[in-house]
Amino acid sequence: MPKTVLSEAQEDYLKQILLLSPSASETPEGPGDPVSTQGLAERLGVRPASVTGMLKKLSELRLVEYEPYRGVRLTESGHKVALEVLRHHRLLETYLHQALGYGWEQVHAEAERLEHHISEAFEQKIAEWLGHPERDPHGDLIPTVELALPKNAQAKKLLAVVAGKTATIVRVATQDTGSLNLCTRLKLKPGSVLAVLEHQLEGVRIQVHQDHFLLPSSLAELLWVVEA
Amino acid sequence: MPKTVLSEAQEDYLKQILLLSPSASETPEGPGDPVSTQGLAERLGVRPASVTGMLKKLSELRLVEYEPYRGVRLTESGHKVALEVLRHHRLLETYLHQALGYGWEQVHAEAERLEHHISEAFEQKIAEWLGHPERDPHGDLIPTVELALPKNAQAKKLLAVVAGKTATIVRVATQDTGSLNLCTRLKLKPGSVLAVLEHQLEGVRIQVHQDHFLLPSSLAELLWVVEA
DNA sequence: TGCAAGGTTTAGGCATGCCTAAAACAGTTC
DNA sequence: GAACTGTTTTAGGCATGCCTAAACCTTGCA
Ligand SMILES: [Mn+2]
Ligand SMILES: [Mn+2]
Ligand SMILES: [Mn+2]
Ligand SMILES: [Mn+2]
Repeated sequence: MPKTVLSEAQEDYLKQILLLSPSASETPEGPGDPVSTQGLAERLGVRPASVTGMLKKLSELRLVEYEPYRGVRLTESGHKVALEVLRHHRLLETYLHQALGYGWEQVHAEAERLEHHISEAFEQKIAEWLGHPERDPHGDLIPTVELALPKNAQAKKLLAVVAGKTATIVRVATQDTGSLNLCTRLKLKPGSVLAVLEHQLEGVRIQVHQDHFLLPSSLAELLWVVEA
Repeated sequence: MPKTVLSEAQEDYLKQILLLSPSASETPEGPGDPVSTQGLAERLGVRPASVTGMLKKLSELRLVEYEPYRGVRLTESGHKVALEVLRHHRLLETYLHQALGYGWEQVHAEAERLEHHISEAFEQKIAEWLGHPERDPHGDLIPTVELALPKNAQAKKLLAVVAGKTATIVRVATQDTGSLNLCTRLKLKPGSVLAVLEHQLEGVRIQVHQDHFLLPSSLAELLWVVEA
């Protein structure tokens, strides 16, 4: 056990290291690939110099392994903390959506703050109320109570689906309010079934329900699907 | 408008000034009686010197009127902020109790943190879900959306009820887990009807449901009732 | 009126977490 | 292998909010 309680900033750093480290967030085990100071600075909205300072502190707490100029990766205990925060975040998003009627474009901002301030009792209560959900409103996987992050088995990017195939959206990989609102209008959300008609330079022509249209690459990029 | 966003510490100071100022928390209007540095220090769990520092800052923000050696009182805008925080707190307690099944002895600690981190949208959602309740689980009055604190009309302390009378508990004035658990076991909660049998030195002999027993003054002190 | 006691403020410090500017480094390119 | 470029770290600062110790008021009681 490193420390009884970490600051909000420390928790956000750890969570962001997890999210930036593909092999740590996409697969369940292991410390993940090293993450750069600059990458963290951009995601956290602070300057690189501030990141360096925090990494030193987290390193002393044995929550990360930090090699100057080489990047950071989570230690075993840092990984646990990051998953705990991520679980709070995604459970909260799901609860706000299901229990309180928040739109899926609104949940992220509220969860981003609350994730640091709810107790384990609160986590437990909402997880039970929700029936221990697997995914949040955007289709992101929720770490389990045991802090295992299930893997996204057969999910692939929409752009990797060949024309003629049908697929079901499982994940919309953004928190951007504008994009999410657009997706809502186009009926593109987890569970939606679509047919890939044709790939073009500017995007993919698809059919959803009765509509068909050209989905710009910028949006198509965000969609993860499983083929029917 | 003093400032877009206040710190958690600032909000707690303002709320505590409100709660310590009888005429401000028991009656709806006015700035209330001045509150002492030491009183605040005790309630907030900090040293008096720290309080002095914060009062200077709040005074510059025009949230309080602070006269060195004389005490503080809330300004109009400080009063609004304090009521907003108090509304968050009491709505949260009520929601945790009703929607998530928290015991009334557990709600305070959770609400104490969350009150600073929920959005106005969240406040609105839970207020609606609850049907705009008047009181929290302890019987404390919840400030309205317009930030008016209703007054506790005919409520009086149990100790002021003469023997032979019957009364209904409207408020249990503590957040102490032990006392609240004890009250639970004795079936002393808002809504409970009791008969005052006899006043003694060590407390009051009362009857609740089928039981009658001597209620020690320390507990009796906490009970506010309306006579039947 | 004078003083002691208790409450309050000032002075000086510490930790956190952010910033800018400047120095140091790593990886690539000639 | 030296220079360039972009990244990262160091150095120095600022704001917040807490602390202790010491000086300072205010009061109430001789
Ligand atoms: Mn966060
Ligand atoms: Mn999400
Ligand atoms: Mn609080
Ligand atoms: Mn209460």
